[in-house]
Parts: sequence; C-alpha cells; structure tokens
Amino acid sequence: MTNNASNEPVQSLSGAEWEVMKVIWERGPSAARDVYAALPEEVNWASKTVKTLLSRLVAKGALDYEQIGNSYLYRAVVERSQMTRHEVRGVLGRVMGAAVSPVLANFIEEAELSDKEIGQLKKLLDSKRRELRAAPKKGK
Amino acid sequence: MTNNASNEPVQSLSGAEWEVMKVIWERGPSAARDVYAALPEEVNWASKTVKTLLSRLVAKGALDYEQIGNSYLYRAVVERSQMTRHEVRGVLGRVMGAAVSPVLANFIEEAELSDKEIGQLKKLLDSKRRELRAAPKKGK
DNA sequence: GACAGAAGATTACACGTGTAGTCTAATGCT
DNA sequence: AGCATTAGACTACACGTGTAATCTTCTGTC
Repeated sequence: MTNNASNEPVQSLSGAEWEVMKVIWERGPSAARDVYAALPEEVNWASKTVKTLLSRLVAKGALDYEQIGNSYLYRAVVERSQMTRHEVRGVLGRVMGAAVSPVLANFIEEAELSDKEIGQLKKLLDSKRRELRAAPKKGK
Repeated sequence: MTNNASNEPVQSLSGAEWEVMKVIWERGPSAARDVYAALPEEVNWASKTVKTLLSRLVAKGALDYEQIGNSYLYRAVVERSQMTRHEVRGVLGRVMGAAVSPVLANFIEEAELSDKEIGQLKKLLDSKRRELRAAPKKGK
C-alpha cells in the first residue's frame, strides 16, 4: 500500500531536501539506507538526518513510500523537471523587476555548457523568437 | 558619517529583503519612508516591517546609511548584478547534479524575452562557444 | 513649554530548515 | 531465548525569515 500524508502537491524544496530528491530521482525508488549511501561525500549527514528529511519529504507530498519488509521504499511523487521549473520561477520572481535577460545572461555565464548544449539553447531561443513573431506583444 | 555593522560582504538576501533592495537599487539612496512608499502595492507591509528589513540589511552589510537630519538615508553597498549572480549560483547549486542546460532551458521558457534580448542571449551563447573552442575541456 | 507623531532600536513570535538525538518495535544472529 | 541492530516515529533545538508591536528619543506645532 502506498502512502502520502498530505495529498497537496509539493510547492518547494529546501536545499537539503533537494539533495535527497536528487538521489531518488537518479536511483529510482530507494530505501533510506540506500539514499544515505548514495549521497555525495560532501554531504556528510548522520543517517538520522537523512531519515528526517525523508519524512519531511513524505509530509510535503514530494515522496511517498511503500512498505517492503521492515522498511520503506521511498518513491518520488513529483518530477524533477517540475521542481526545477519551480526553482527557476522562484529566482525569477525574487530577482525580477529588472529585466529578465540579465539574469539569464548570468546563468549562461555561470554555466559550463558543452558545444551541443549551446546549440540546443540557441535553438530554444530561436523558437522563442518565432513565438514572438507569431504573437507579438511589445516589440522593443 | 557612514555606517555598516559588519564589514563582511553580504552573502545572500531573503525574498523580502530582495524587495527592499530592488527599491533602493532603482531609486538610489532612500529614506525608510520612501522605500516604504515605493514598494509595489502587492507588497503590503506595515512600515515597521520595512524598517525591520532595512535594519537587517544594514546588519548584513547589504546597505549602509548616512544620517540626514533625524533620519537615515540608506544606500546600497552591494550591486544588484552581484546579488543576482549569487542567486543564480544558488539555484544552480541546488538543482545541479543533472545537467545545467535543462535548467537554462527552463529559464528561457519561463522568461518573457524581447526580440532584442533574444539576440543578445544568442550572442552570449556564441561567445561561450568561442571560449569552448579556445580552451576545450570535454567536448561531447 | 507640552504633546503628537515620526525615526530608529529593541523585542516578539511562529514557522521552516539544518542537523541530529531519543524512544519503541521488529528482526536477525548466536 | 536474549541481545545487538535497524527501522521508523517523535522530539529537540538554534538560526533565518516574515511580519510586526512596543519603547525611547527627537522634533515640529500650537
């Protein structure tokens, strides 16, 4: 049987919660001990800390679990892309008021992009531009 | 005389603090009452709340002030671009582990960009690409 | 000169978060 | 059978943050 304390969809993840979620998104459904083991070494938490985070994530509705033997198998309820998007919206919301593109520029500068990724992003920008042309709103 | 509680440079701003900083970045040095008045209407804080935030920002080293008559003129110590960059690094740090470019893609999708901005960003990507060619690290 | 009002300083208080420790029940090993 | 281990539940506790209210001092007004 599956379980999920609140059925509200998750709104946002804290930094530590992100670490845990990343493990589960990458490994798929995992037991607490495995999450603990799979965390990057820089993250140097006690296993209890991981348990706490897992519980909080269940409470938030970001994870649910299934009892397997004497332990839980935690599974992501929310998608990574969804949360990433939320995170992005968060920064845009905070920082915005000024133009958005300086922020994007910052992002691009910070990022370590491969040639291929650069190509993809350029394509994305082009499609944005096509959208614009199709439904122009305020051409500057 | 100028004043700034800690001389450590600021590390990060909370959401509410961002609101206040944006006002000061946009208006230039301002008194508390003017910050209060200049906040967007959606931000519906008591003036006391604004004072609290101003004090916290001074304590953080994001603002300093000069006494003018019976009140303070608050002035930004940190630059907006600096803080934006920090914010960007924050998201990248949290979200990363997976590739960076999906995050960027998210950003681009969320953003409302003008034709001109799109052009600038494409140029930025191109210059990124040139950097790559000049000092290749791991061409995929 | 007395009092209202404004400035900043200090205090408040609940909630999220980082970071565990303790309590209790089940399980496995010897 | 008994004890060490392990799992999850519950508790803890300090710090940042959102969101003010109260206290103290100064100043302008009648």
